[in-house]
Amino acid sequence: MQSETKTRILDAAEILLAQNGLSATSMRAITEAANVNLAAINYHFGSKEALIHAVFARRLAPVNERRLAMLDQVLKANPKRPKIRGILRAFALPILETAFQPTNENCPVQLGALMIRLYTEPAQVVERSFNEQMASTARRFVSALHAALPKLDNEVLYWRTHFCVGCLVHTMHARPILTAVSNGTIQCDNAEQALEQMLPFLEAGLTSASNS
Amino acid sequence: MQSETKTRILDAAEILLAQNGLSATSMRAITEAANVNLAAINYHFGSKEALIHAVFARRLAPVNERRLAMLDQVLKANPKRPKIRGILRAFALPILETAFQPTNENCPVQLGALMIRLYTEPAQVVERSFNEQMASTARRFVSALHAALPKLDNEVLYWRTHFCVGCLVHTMHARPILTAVSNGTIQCDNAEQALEQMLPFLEAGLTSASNS
DNA sequence: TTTTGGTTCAAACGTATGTTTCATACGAAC
DNA sequence: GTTCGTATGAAACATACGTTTGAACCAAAA
Repeated sequence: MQSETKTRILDAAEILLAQNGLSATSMRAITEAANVNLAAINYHFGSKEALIHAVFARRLAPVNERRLAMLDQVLKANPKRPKIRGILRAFALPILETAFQPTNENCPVQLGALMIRLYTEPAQVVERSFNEQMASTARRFVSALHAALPKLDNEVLYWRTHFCVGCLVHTMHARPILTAVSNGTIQCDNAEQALEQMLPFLEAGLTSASNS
Repeated sequence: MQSETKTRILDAAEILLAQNGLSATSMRAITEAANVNLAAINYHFGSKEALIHAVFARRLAPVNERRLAMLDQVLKANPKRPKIRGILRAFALPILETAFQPTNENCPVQLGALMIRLYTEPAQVVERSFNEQMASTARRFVSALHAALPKLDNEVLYWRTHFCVGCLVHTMHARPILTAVSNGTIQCDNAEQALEQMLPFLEAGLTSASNS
C-alpha cells in the first residue's frame, strides 16, 4: 500500500498536534509515534507546515460538507424563515459527532483540541487552513441566521454568532475543565448530550432582547 | 531601580507570548525585545517557565481580586437570590476591561490572547498558573449562580457556566475573527460595548428552559 | 535478469533552543 | 578608598529543531 505511511503520519500528527500545539510538536516526535523514518514527512508532505494543513483538511472537509448539507435541508424546509434550532444543529452536530467519536487506533480523532489550534496559533501557520476550511462555511451560516432572525440588528447578529462559535469551540476543547469543575460529575463524551445542553442555551441567547 | 529589568522582561514577554504562544516564543526573542541580556531571564525569574507563570500572575491576580470584590457586592445586595446579571458582570467586566485596555509602551496588556494560552497550552506548563489564578474564583462564581438559579439542575448549571466561560474567552482572544467575519463592521475594542452584547445573551442562555 | 520508479533509511546539514559560566560593572556600606 | 552583594555582559554549554542527502531496498515492468 503506497499511502499507509501517509496515514500513519496523519494519525500520529493529529494526536500530537492536538495535545501539544503546533510549534511544540516536533517532526521527530511525530515520526517516532508513527513508526516511520524522520524523512518521511518531508517526502510525503513536503514540509511540516504542509503536514499540518493536511491534518486539518482531513477532518474539517467532511465536517463542513455535512454541515452545509444539513443546512440545505433546514433551508429547504422553511426557505423564508428557517428554524434557528435547525441551523444551530446543522452547525454543531457534525463537528461534535466527529470530535466525540470514540478514539481507537484506526481513528484517532482529536478534533476538539485540534480546532482550538486553528483559532490560536500564529496566523501565518494556519490562516490558509482557516480560510480554505472555515470561512465560506461561516458566511453561509451567518446569512441563514439572518434569515431566521430578520428583526435582529446586523451587528448584534455578528456578536451573537461569535458567541455561539465560542461556546462550541470551548465545549469541544475544554472538556477536561468541565469535568474538573463539576468534580467529575460531567464527562462530556457524547455529541447528543452536549447538543441537548447547548442548543437551548444558544437559541435563547440568539433570540433574547438586545436591551434589558 | 532594581526591578526595571524585570518589568521590561515581563512587558516584552506578555506581548510575545500572547502573539506567538508559549513554546513558540524564545527567550532570545523576549530579551531582544526587552533590550536586556539573554541571561537576565534566568537571573531574575529562574527559568522560562517561571517567567510565564509570573506573566500570568501579574495580570490575573488583580483581575480575580476585582471579580471577587464585585461578586461580594452582588451577594450582599441580594444574599438569598443574587441577580444573574450582576454575577455575570462581576465575572466579565474586570477581565474585559483589562483585556481591552488601550495598549501603550508602559502598559502592554495582551490579556485576551494570553488567556487562551491558559486553556490550550500543554497542561504541565500552565496548570500551576491555572490552579493558582482561576480555580478558586471559578468555584465562587458557580456557587453564586447556583444561588441565583436554585431551580436549575446542578449538571445543567455546570454546562451553562462552561458555555459562559467559552463565550467570554472567545470574545477576548478571537477579536480579529469577529472583525473579519463582519467585514470590518465590528471592532470590539471596548469592554462596555462587549458586555452590552454579551450579558443579555448569557443571561438568556442561563435562564432558558432546559428542554425545548 | 536487468532495469526502473517509488519508498525507506541512517546520517549529516546548518540553525536555534534553554541554560550556565565567569568576568566585569555598578553603588552603597564601612 | 576599599569592600561586598547585586546586576549585567559576552560567550559557550549541550541539546533539539526542520530539512537535505545519497545509498539501500523492493516490487513490478522490460
